[in-house]
Amino acid sequence: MLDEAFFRRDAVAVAQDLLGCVLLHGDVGGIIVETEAYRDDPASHAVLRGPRGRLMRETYGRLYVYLIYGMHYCLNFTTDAGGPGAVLIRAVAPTHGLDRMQARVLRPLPPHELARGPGRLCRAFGIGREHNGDRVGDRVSVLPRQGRPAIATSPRIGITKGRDLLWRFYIPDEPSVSRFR
DNA sequence: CAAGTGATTAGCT
DNA sequence: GCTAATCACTTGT
Repeated sequence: MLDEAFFRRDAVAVAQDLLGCVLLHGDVGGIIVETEAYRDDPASHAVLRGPRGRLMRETYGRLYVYLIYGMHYCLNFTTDAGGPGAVLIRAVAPTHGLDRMQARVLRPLPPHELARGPGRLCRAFGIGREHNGDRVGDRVSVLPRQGRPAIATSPRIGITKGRDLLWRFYIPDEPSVSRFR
């Protein structure tokens, strides 16, 4: 299982190294296929003065879970390389507990869509605000990958500032990767 | 393409 | 204290 030392690095490196790892929560799990890095950049929540920004600035190896647009949760892991950092988990290819995921999502979905996109991922995995601040490994854990997957790069999705940075990473030709807009 | 949804935050008073 | 703006998304038309 990945420990805190793994996350005590730059968010961009962690984002790339999480691809191919297995995300686990209880009896559901899958392979991480899409991530985004955030650190001290215009789109980062590190600038927020409240508890959300503080988690990014002052911790590593913790879950940062927040509600977005009033209805979706997003899962991040905090990182640290001497500055603020977090990695958004955008998509997972389900491997375990698919029936459990089906039961949690709003409507029937093909397996590769169950955890495609950050909001759906949290819903399928049963991750919400109660997990915010958890240490990785408490309830949600990550298993190391075997081998090194191919990695593709793009701008991050859904942001208005910081579009020049190529900090989205994904495994090419993976059907569980969200559609590029 | 537009609506839906509510917590968080900054910027006032 | 209060208010308004913002928001790392998904779904259905």
